[in-house]
Amino acid sequence: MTDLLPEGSAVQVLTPDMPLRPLDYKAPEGGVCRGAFVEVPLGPRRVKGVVWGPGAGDYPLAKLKPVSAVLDAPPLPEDLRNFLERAAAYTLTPLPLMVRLATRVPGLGDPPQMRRLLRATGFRPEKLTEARARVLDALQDFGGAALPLADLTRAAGVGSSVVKGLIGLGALREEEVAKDAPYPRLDPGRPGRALSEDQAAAAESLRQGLRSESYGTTMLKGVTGSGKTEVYLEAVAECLAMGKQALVLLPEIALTADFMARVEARFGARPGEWHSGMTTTERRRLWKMCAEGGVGMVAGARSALFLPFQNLGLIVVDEEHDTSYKQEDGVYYSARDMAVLRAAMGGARVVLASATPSLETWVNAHEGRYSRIDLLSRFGTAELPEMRAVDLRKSGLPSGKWIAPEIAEAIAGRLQAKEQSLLFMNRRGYAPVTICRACGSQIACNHCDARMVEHRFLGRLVCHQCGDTRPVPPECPSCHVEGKLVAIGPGVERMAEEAQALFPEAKVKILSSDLYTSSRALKADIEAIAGGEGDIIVGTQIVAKGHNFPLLTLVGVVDADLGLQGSDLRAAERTFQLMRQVAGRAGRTGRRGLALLQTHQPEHPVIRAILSGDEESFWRTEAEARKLHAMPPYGRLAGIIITANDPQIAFDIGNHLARSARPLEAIGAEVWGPAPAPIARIEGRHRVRLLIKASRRAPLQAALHDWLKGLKLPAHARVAVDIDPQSFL
DNA sequence: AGCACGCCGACT
DNA sequence: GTCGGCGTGCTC
Repeated sequence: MTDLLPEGSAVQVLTPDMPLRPLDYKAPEGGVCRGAFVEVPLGPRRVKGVVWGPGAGDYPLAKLKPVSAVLDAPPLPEDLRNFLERAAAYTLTPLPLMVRLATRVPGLGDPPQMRRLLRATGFRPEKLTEARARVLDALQDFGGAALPLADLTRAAGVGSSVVKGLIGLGALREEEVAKDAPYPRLDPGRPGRALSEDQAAAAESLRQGLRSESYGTTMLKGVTGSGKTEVYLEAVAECLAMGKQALVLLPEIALTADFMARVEARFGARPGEWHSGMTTTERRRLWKMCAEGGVGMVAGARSALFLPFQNLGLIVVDEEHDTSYKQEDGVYYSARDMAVLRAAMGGARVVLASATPSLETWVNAHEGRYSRIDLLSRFGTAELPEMRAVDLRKSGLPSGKWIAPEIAEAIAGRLQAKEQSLLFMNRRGYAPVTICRACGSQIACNHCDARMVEHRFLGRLVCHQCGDTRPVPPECPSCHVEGKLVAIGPGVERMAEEAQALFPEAKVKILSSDLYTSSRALKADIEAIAGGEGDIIVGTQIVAKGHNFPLLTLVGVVDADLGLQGSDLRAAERTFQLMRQVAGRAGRTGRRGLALLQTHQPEHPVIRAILSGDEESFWRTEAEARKLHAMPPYGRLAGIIITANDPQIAFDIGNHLARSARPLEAIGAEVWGPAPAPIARIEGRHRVRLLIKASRRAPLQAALHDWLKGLKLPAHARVAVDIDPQSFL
């Protein structure tokens, strides 16, 4: 391989666990490959590193320390290394930080771990007690497969002594199997679900794209229930049949047992999974199998984009508009945009699937950079729920009450018909503000600028920014008057309280991310609701993410105005998407659903577009407005986030940068700020932001690089770049 | 003078 | 990210 760097030569090593610039080392005996995982001496200790290429030569050769060990792990493939370099350059992230995203694998160089499995030998012992028979039956039930001890004893309902006894008698045999074993093969040849005419046409178009063996992105648009998943799984099938790997990115919350089961139904086996809830053993296995070709399809959250696929043919970004694809925590990137970059570099196909695409994607399709497929609802347009606005100016709700009579009436009807209703409210907790009636002050977080939100279930105040909590105090913290604190405004918990008071006999369920300690518990509850549990469901964002609730026929959006006002560039788009998504919950089983939107501004263009069902006109209007102001995607934005312990220091750096913005002026970019960042204080660290606006064609990254490269920062201060920022408030 | 603590910068 | 060197300031 040309990738081998000869023994004794200088090699450049990245140390992703230490955010350092790359350092040179001496290649070990036998040389070392580019991309190899190594251990290198760094000061007094040894750290993990990745060989990136020949030495930079900026350090005397004689002083170089040798690489201490080459780890027994698949090297980072060349195309992944190239992708990481381009992604780092695009997002202006230091390369080691970018590489870290691709190398967060525990125990990479460890010797292969084995695990013990038990298999029936076919020998049946003379004294076949009932417990022994259950063990043998359990193995039979698993198709004669080999099982680990724990699974076997659980399945058979026996203790381990019974199993050990059977081993002694020769009825069971122990087998050692590597934990990092290939995944069961997915069979693309199995018949898929019957597709409607337009679904079949869409699938064929995606298959053709794959057969072209060249890059291309397709926007796949279709409302919930139009069969998007079935259609893109046909693209996955084609990809697998071609012997290539497929990646399906999902918002974390959508990685449900339901999705896995659909894949299993189609291909006869489950895909590899990659998300935050996995054990270290599973992570290492999937990582290695990606590199070795031992897994065909991976379903994962955004970081799965950095797995070392050997032969990636297709990336599906499901719910591509979902804001959780944008990482804004240390490294700033959009998994959707990086998916397109990775595919473009590797000649792979991309499918961006959504019922409500992001404006960027819509414009890219509109201007011909992406192709576009529209799926009609399986049952025609009659399936769309009936949508009506409830004008809050006319319904005369008393203060402290949030459910209008029109919605209450509709709920009553569903209760009689034994159907489910959903009240949507995008605010967690009981009340967003706690105010003192004596002195008028609001309770704020001690670490952040945010107001504390009362969570009555927990009996605590919670900061939604840093997560800090404290008990609800008996007296006002600023004037110390007792019993004058009142909760102002609605949250889901308060909605649930009101709904319960209106319908004392109904079963009210709350679906809010903060009420769950694990995503498993949340998923279990979602499945229970889908199975018909609960009469009235009160939920936040998380109900809007593609779950199927067959008995749900009414959706009441309690405050459709949230997000319409404010200076957020994408507020209108978000509200529009959310409304459509929530409206998509209602009536998927044949009965026509009803969606009621409570609003103070029924004549607002976003509300009107939602109610009219004319989505294209919404996007066209929104695109025109963006074009007029040269805002994304017709212009480009970059955020500069300055973090320091002291707000003054952060502002000083911001002001210094704003005054020395020569390289930005040279490309005609505008500099706004410094101003407090969208989240001005996180865990005691102050954040200040500059916003850069440039034209679409301007070389923004190069200018930003020039501008920031010489910057000397005081200790504890940080500057990060957020290309194409999403949050503005 | 001797020691504790905290900050800064080197690490190949 | 982590460690050690060194400066500051406090105490004996």
